[in-house]
Parts: sequence; structure tokens; C-alpha cells
Amino acid sequence: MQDEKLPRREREKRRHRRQMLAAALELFSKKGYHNVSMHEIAERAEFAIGTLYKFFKNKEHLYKALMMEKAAEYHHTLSGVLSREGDVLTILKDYISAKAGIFADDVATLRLYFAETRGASFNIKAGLDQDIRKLYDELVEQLASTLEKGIRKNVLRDLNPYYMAVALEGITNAFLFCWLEDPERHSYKANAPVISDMFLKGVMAE
Amino acid sequence: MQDEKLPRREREKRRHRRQMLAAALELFSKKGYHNVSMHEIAERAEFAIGTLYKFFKNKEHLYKALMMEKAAEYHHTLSGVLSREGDVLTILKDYISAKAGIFADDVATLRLYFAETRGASFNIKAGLDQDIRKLYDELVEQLASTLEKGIRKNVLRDLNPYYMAVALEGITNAFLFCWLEDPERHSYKANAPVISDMFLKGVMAE
Amino acid sequence: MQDEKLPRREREKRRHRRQMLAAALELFSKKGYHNVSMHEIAERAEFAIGTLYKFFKNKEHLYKALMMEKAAEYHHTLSGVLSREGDVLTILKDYISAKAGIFADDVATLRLYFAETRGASFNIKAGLDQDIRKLYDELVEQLASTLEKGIRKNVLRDLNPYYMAVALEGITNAFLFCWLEDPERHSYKANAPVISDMFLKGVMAE
Amino acid sequence: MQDEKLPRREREKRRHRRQMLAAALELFSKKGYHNVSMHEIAERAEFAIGTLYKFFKNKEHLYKALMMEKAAEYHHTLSGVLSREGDVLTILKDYISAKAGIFADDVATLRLYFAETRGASFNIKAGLDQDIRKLYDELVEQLASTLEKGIRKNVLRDLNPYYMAVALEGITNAFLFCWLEDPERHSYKANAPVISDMFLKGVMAE
DNA sequence: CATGAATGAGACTTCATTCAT
DNA sequence: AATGAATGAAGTCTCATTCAT
Repeated sequence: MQDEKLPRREREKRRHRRQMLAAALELFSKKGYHNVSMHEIAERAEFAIGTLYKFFKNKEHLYKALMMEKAAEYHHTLSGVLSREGDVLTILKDYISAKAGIFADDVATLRLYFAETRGASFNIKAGLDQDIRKLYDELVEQLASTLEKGIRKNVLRDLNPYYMAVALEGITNAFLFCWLEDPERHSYKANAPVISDMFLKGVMAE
Repeated sequence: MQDEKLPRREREKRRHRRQMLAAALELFSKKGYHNVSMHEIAERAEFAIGTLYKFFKNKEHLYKALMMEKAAEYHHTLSGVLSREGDVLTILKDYISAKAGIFADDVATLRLYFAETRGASFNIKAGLDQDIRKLYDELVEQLASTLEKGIRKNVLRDLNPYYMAVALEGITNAFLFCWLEDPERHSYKANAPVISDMFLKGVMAE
Repeated sequence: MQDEKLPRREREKRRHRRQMLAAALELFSKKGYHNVSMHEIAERAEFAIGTLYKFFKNKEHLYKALMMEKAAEYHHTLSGVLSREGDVLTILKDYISAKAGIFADDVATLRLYFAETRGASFNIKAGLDQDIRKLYDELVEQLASTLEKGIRKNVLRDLNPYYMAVALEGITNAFLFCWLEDPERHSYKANAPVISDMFLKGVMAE
Repeated sequence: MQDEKLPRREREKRRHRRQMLAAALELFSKKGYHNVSMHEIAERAEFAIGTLYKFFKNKEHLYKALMMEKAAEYHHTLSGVLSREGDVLTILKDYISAKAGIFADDVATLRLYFAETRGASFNIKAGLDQDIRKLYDELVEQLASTLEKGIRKNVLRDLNPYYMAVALEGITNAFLFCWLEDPERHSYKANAPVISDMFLKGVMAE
């Protein structure tokens, strides 16, 4: 992350890599993996096609690199929220809100994220997308742990914590999806309290 | 739907069409739109490539025909459940259960359904997939109407009914997705009561 | 070989295949495997590139099909000469002459043949060219058998028959090569008696 | 050849050049001209690609430089043998033996040598390979002169000396090729007397 | 309607070569 | 000289679609 102390050459290389990934993100997100050509990405990034291939072995690797970097950021943030000390209800509310912040200025990533984790992904050959899915599964497990803690403390009802996590993910993603489809009408951020309300009321112990 | 009174020629034609769609469904569901070729579909359906094109203008139209037929069935069933007379809570429970029955023996369709409605779909050029999305939106609206009725009858809390519908869809789809990913571990059908419980507790008036 | 009784469609297909192989032979022979593009071959054969790929899985397979068909013809002819009844010296003279006839009107094949069997071949990936080399080895073995017969009949000196075969191949190929390089100055056909003379005198029993 | 009296800079330059040629020889010989990239050569030689291009104008020139140096060595040695004083038969036997020594520890060169002189070479564009071929032709001519001398001295039969040379080259190369293909089974060196025997018996005057 | 050979645009990828540092 | 990032022409191959039979 810290490029500061690197030699100029290395810094430039990283910058170029970022430019390529940015171009790829924009295009993949708008048109989908199979409707974007490597030439298109190279052109958008203002590099020659050969340069693109110097940085990424092939289209799949470029795509995967893109997804993994974004997924890592995403999961790092949410995982951080879930790791906080404090009462479970606050953590859950924060988690719901945090999802808003993450994608607030990066709709492109959100779109791809859905394509990979919710839609049945057919973009990359079997095996390559396993890593991304695995990262996502880990987050759900962590969420389940948090919920389990809530159960033990009698804050939450004694339901299967994994399925509670699945439900929470389902709701939040549904709202994110709404927002993605029509950002004008459906603000996820504004709806975060509604989500918290509905979900928590459904799972809280009385 | 009723082919009985049609001349033999017409009946055969419909049968052929069904065979082609069945082959397409199987392949699209397994490998994704872009990883299936028209030749592959023709071969699987045991027709010549030219015949496939006699029935469907092009690959997109074939895909859309497939999706629309499946979506129509799906929404017809769920719409039927929501149109029933009776108390709202029962209707909602039935709705949740009904989703299990629909896909129980048709995982292939479920997979494609997600690719289109939950993941950001990049399969078919803008405009063509609007019809499918529209059908889905109608169902959500109908669900919202049902929920609104529940609110008016003081059975449900006074929350935005559209967002309640979004939440319910989010939860049920999340569970369907779980089941799709690992049918052995996560039975949607068995979990339907859990879903109903969590969701209804969250939205019911006290 | 007999296309006569085949349906028209099938006959045409074979003709097209032959046209493609002919175009490939001409180009490969003139410019070498790596200096000929599939587009070039398609164009020369007056077919679209896609059609070429309908007939041959890829460039290597096209090349191999070409080589194998030619090699089969070639070895069939020479093998026939070696299988004849009669005295060994006559058979050997005929063998030497026969090599002239084979390539007389097909310099292109001869050139490729050398590239594969005499030059160290780097054209096709390891394994694919084994078949061609094997065919050639079989011929040398058969030649050795013939020579062995001559030894047993005391017509030839008691030398290692395999190495005698190698020597004979070496001489004949060297003359073929001369002719290939400069057909005007060095006629293989005219030199066949010279070859026979030199070689036989070297290996004949007194 | 003598680098001793040169300034250090010059000596280093020559050493670098040799390293590059050695890397190229190894790779070309193993994989063939078209299956080796300039990057690969640079990497093997442990230089940057740009440095490679400082020494050799382009891939063809690199290849040609390699071939010419090896060919020059080769022909210098054999030419030396043919220039010796003494009786023709001894010279010829020595010539046949000498071919063994030359390639004994340099199979790589032998492989390339065949690719260029025996197989129809398609490696380098027309014109560039003429020099190598010319060098080879000169050697054959010199061999023919030697043979002619033998004829004049009534040691050899009165055959066309050029064709006798061609035949000798054919035989020796065939044995070299045998050895190249399977060094374990076919030792050229051990077979040198066999070659001499067969060839000389075929061409000697009685 | 059925067939399937033919088409060719366009995708992915490699690699010889250049040039600023 | 040495470096190696950047270039882009050119090659291989796929596949949606057409059309003559």
C-alpha cells in the first residue's frame, strides 16, 4: 500500500497497473466480462495491448486480480467492523451501515461483486473464482460468530446463527441491489436504519 | 399450453421447440450464456444448426425465449399464491414455502434465474432483458400490495411495504442461493419455517 | 481413394479437403511451416478461414495430415518395390530408380519430406511428428531386410545390413537433395545408375 | 580469435557476445529457430533484451552469426584435413573420421547444421542463408578436387568426382544423423571404419 | 421445415523490436 | 554499453449466422 519509499520505476509500474485495473473495472462493470475485449481495456487504459499482457498473464488473470483486490478491501473493512469490541446490536447496526460506505463511491465494484457472489458466476473457469467465493464465505462465517455471541448473551434469539447471517446478508444485499438498479429512488444509506429495524426486530430476544 | 387439438405438424413443431429450449436450459445453466455455442445447443437437442435458427432468430432470442417461459411459469405460480383470499400471514408463509416447490426439481432454471435477476446480468444486450426484469418487478409490487394489506389490517407494522417486499425477497433468495450452492447441507424447503419466523417476527405488529 | 460411389456431398467434401491440402503443401514447401499463416492457406485454397478449421483442428493437425498422406503414398510405393520377388541386386536398382519417380512431379513434397526426415524437425510439437519418423524407420528396416537377404545369398558382403541401409539412404537422399537444389544441373533420374554403381560396388560380394 | 592483447573492455565485449551465442545455440538447437524468442535467449544469457539487440541487429542476424561461426570452425577443420599432403585414401579416411571429432562434444551444433544444410531450411529469409550454403558447397568442391586427384593417380575409379563427393557426404551425414537420433545405439566414431570400407570399396580402382 | 457446409468478423495472445533512462 | 517497459503488427482460432440444397 505504501509506495512512497519505492524507486521511481517501481512506483510508475504500480501506477500503470492501477490504471489498467481501473479501466478494466469500469468496462467489466458496464458491459460484463465477456463483452469486453482486451484491446478495449488496453485502449481505455491508454496502453498498448502488449503492455497489458506484461502485467496480466491473460484475461482471466486480469479479471481475477481485479476481483481479488476489491474483495480484499471490502472484506477487510467489514471484517474490521465485526471485530470491534462492544455490544452485538451496535456492531450489527454498524455492519449494516458500513456496507453503504464501502460501495458509496464505487458502484462499478458493487456491480461486479454481485455478478460474482450472488449471480451464478460463469465468468472465469472453474477453480479461479473459488478464491473470491471463499473470501465471501469467510465473512459470512465471521458474521455468524458475532451473531452467536449475541445469542450467548441473550441479546438474540436462539436461532441458527449461520442462517441468521444468511438472512442478514440477503436483506442488505437486496437493498444494495435496489440502490444499484435505481440510485435516485433507493438510497441504501438512508435505508440502513430500516434494515436494522426489520432485521433486529426479527432476531432479537424479547 | 394445450397442444391436443392442434394438427400433428403443429404439435411436432412445439415438441421440437421444447427440446431445443430444454437443451439450451441445461447448457446455459451449467456453463453460462457465453460459454455455450449455438452448435452445442443444436447438437444436444439433436437438430441441425439451421433448424435451431428456424425456431429462434438468434442466440439472444433463444435465451430470452427460454427465460421468459420459465419466468412466466414462476411468476404465475407465485402470483397465484399472493392472490389467494385469506389472512396475510398465511399468504406470506405460503409464499415463502411456494418458492421451494417451484425450483425443487429445476435447479437449472434457478441458476439462470439468479444470473438474470440478482447478479448484474450482462448476457443479453440492453433492452432485451428488460422484459424479464419487468416481470420480476411486477411480482415484487404484488408482494408489496399484499404486505400493504397486512399493514392496513394492523397485522404488520407500518413500514414501507415496498421495502418490506425487498427484504423478504432478499431473505428467501439468500436461502435459495444457499441451497443452490450446497443442496446437501442447506435445504430450502426445511428452512422455510425459519425464514417465515425471522421475517414475520421482524415485521409483525405486536 | 475411390470416391466414385459416394454421395455428391461427400465427394465435394473430399475435393475441398484435397484443395486445402494442396494449397498447404505448396505454401509450406515454399516458405516453411512457420512462415505460412492459416489465412494464407485458406486464401490460396479459396476458402474462408473458418472452413479450413472445419477440416483441420488446427495448424499442426493440418500439417500432420499433409505429411502423413504424402508419406503413406511414398512408403507404399517404395515398400512395394522392396517386396518384389527376384534377385536382390535388381530390387536395389529398382529401389534407387523408384525414388526418382516418386518425386519427379512433386518437388514440393520432397522439400517438406527432407525438412521432416533429414533436417532436425522443429515444426510440430514433440509426439506429433513421431508417426512420420516411425513410418520412415519402418522403410529403412525393410530395406535392411532386403539387404540381409542379399547377404544370406552371398550376393552382398557380410556387413551390418542396417548400416548398409543407412548408407544407401544417405547416398540416394544426397542425390535427391542435389536435384532439389538445382534441378537443371543435377538430374536424379539420370544419376540413378551412378548411384547404383557406386553403392553396389561398395557392398557386393566379389 | 586471440583476445589476449585487447583492452579489458573489448575482451569483456567478446565474452558477452560468446555468452549470448552460446545461449542461442543451446535454445535453437533444442527447440528450433521459430520456437525460441529473443527474450528467452536474453534471459538464458543473463542479459537484458536491449543488450542482445546491441550485439545483434535482429533475430536473423543473431542466428546467422551463430551459424557462420560454427560453420567456419567446421569447414576450417575439414578443409585442413583435405589439404594435407599424402595419399588420397588416407586423406579420405581421415576426412571421414574427422567428422566424428568435430561434433563429438557439440551435438547442438550438429542438429542446427542439419536443419540448415540437409533439411530445406526455412529459418532465415532468402539470401541470408546463402552464405552458409556457399561455405558448404565450397567444402564439397574441395572434396571433389581431392577425389579427382585420386582418379588422376588411378587410385579411384573414373567417376564424376563431384558426384562421388556428394555420395560421400550423403553417407557420412546419414551416419551422423543416426548418431544424433540415438547416440546410445549408433556411435558415429565406431562406425567410421565401416563407412570408409563401404565407400572406398565402391569407388576404388581395382 | 431440415440440413450442415461455408463464412468472416473479431477475440485472445505472442513476440520482435524500439527507446528513454 | 546496459536496461527493461512499452509497442503493435500479425498470428491462431472460435463461433454466430447464412444459404443453397
